[in-house]
Amino acid sequence: MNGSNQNATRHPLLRKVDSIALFELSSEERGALEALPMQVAQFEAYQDIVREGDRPGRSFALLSGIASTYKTTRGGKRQVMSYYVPGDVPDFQSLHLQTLDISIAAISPCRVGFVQHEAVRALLRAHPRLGEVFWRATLIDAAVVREWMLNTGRRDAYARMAHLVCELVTRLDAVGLAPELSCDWPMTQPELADALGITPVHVNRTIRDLKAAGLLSLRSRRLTVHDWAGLASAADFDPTYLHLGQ
Amino acid sequence: MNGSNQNATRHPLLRKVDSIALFELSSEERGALEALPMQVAQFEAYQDIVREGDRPGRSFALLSGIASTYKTTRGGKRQVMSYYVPGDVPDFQSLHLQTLDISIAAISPCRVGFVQHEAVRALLRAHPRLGEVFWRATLIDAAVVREWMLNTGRRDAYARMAHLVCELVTRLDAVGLAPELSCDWPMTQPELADALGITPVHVNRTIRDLKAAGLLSLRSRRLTVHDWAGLASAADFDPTYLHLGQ
DNA sequence: CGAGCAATTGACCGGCGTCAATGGGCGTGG
DNA sequence: CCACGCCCATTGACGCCGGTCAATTGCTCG
Repeated sequence: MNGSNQNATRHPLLRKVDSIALFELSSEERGALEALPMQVAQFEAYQDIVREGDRPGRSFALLSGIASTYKTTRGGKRQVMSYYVPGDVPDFQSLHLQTLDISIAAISPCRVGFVQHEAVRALLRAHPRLGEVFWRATLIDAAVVREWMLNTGRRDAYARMAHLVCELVTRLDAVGLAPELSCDWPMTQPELADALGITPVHVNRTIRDLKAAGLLSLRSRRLTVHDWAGLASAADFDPTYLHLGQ
Repeated sequence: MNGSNQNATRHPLLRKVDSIALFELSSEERGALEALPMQVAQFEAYQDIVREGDRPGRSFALLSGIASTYKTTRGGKRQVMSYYVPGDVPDFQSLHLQTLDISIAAISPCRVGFVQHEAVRALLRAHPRLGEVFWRATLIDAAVVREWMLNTGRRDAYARMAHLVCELVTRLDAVGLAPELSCDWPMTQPELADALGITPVHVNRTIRDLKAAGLLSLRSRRLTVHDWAGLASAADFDPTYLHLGQ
């Protein structure tokens, strides 16, 4: 836990790349990244930003708000795969996978910056090392999904919920949005149900139990962790898979 | 379903790249791929090929046999994330994610070909288009895990099992290993339990039900699908996510 | 101020887990 | 070539976590 709000004003892509790259960026690379033309748009909560089956010609960076990726069965059941925090580039995969296998929705009101694939390709041709960084970013996203998979497959509802809280608070803190282990929590209980693979009713029971155990509090879309060690232990949480610090 | 055994003799990496690339490979690219130095090794069933926490300096292609990636909770529970068939490169991610977040085990006896990361990096520097193809390969792997996530999160045991069968038979057929919808099936029931997020006992009940419905038969490590349409329908299976045909 | 959805809780149910026992396949050693 | 042991396969009995149904109480927003 060491938030770094001093980064908040930097170019979001630059901050992201800096946190992921295994080497020091050259000033040319920095300049090229900052010069990437970006078209800003606003989405309301619950709105889809892109949809399964789309063949987008652009990717987007999340500038503010929280977004989620999800898939649905033909029967209409929804499974949320991961959440995204400001600075993330949720659909970078569309650069090389033309038709999207997921939808991405705004959870809270979101500002996003669209970047044309063509511009990204030109950037990567000019600066091949950035390609490795972006590749790495998509690999980290995949690692997060794998951890979620372990979560839904092999942990009970209580540990699952605790794990989700641990991950999101950790990631929000990494971009300065969870000072004092406290953060905005825009997800409704039906929304969380889709992320955990359980029902809204059971989400409610689980949160009630987490509160009763003194691990956290959650009221009017605001979450605070009171006992990080206890929560992490209940969650079996090990943040290595997030590949945050270097 | 259209197997292509005539490919069986080609260089495995070349076959894989061909099936994934969105463009026609140049003969230089083909030559460079085939010239990639590869160290062949043999693994017994149940043996780990690489382990969570490893920092390998090489990746490997699966030449024969079936392998699986899995993660474990601290409590020792295991979750299988995906299976790999001949031609796949299961741990390509290690090229840019130094420490592995997963283990990869041989399910049946496996022949694998190790390739040094340094050699891959040199290859990609010389032929940047191949980098896009490899990147794309890791993105497809991620898409498969997402589909599994939808599977374990939002489908019941019966559909989950059916879905797993559909996926594996489809992928095996794509490399010519499931003619007539019939294939080797080395996975034990405890093994399948870890893949589906249920118990071995329930795997048994589920297979019994699938047999009773006339969808498939499975004896002495050999599986045959009798009613593909029925199985795919029970599974809610749509192979788009596998990104096979172009 | 009413509509609509989220939150909360109780009662009840069912899919899947747990426990336990039996049978089968296969490798190893006598 | 048979006996033993080990693990997988199979099945029944029973229990519990989480699902389903339903009612009530907030919030939030038009």
